[in-house]
Amino acid sequence: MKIATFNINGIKARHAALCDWLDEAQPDVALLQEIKSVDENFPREVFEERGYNVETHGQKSFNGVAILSKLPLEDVRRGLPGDETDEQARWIEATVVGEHAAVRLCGLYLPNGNPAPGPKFDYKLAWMDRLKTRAAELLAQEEPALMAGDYNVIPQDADAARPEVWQDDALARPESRRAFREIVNLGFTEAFRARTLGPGHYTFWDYQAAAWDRNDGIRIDHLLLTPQAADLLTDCRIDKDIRNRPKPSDHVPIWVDLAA
DNA sequence: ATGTCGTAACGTTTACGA
Repeated sequence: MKIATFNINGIKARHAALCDWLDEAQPDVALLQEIKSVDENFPREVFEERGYNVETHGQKSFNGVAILSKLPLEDVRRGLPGDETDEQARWIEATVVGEHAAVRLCGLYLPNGNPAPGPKFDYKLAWMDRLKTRAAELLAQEEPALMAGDYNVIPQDADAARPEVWQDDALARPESRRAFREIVNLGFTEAFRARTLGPGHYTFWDYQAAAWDRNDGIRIDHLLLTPQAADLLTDCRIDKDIRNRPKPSDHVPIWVDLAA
């Protein structure tokens, strides 16, 4: 079961490029972030034509997450628990039943948090605290599950081409890295690092200052697996090449293959 | 040159978020 996560930076501007990638990568599941669309305006038909079931959790202009799945999506839940006043659309989960195992899928768009310090950084850390609570619940189920998406966290200096410029940024500050580590250390496997070590692997290149041409990237899109999901892991890769295409997102997809 | 995008709106340009 091939499960991808992809921050598409706006479905309205990206649906053609997204379809091209879906057609060739053929993921069974695609967890999307930054659809920047309300549910009613999401072009679900173009994905349904390709055999995908579609569940969205959108809002106007900003944020928004979605799940595309060739298998039926069961028990869909929208919104990260823990704060009834939070109106930002950043979390969606659902279950798919594979041939060998059922997998709980959680798609997330973690707050950017800049400028830091400040209220946006406080919101990021509070959101990560709620994420930790949900993460612990998932682990307690002792079943295959994953939390995947744009974490807006550079876990280590090796995950940035120029770590020194990110030192005081909300994506790399010690508080963000610590909160990320605390979640992983509850018992998750970070899928990419389970298979690939060393520097030079990125999922995001800023549109500005020719970052892509200079390979000035950062690794901020992650898939965290419960032990029962990690036992099924057979592959994890970054589809870097599509950043070269016309009208690319500033992120590229990263995916796992699970024997589920 | 605070360098690029995507989105929305009191829109042919500006503001915001990233």
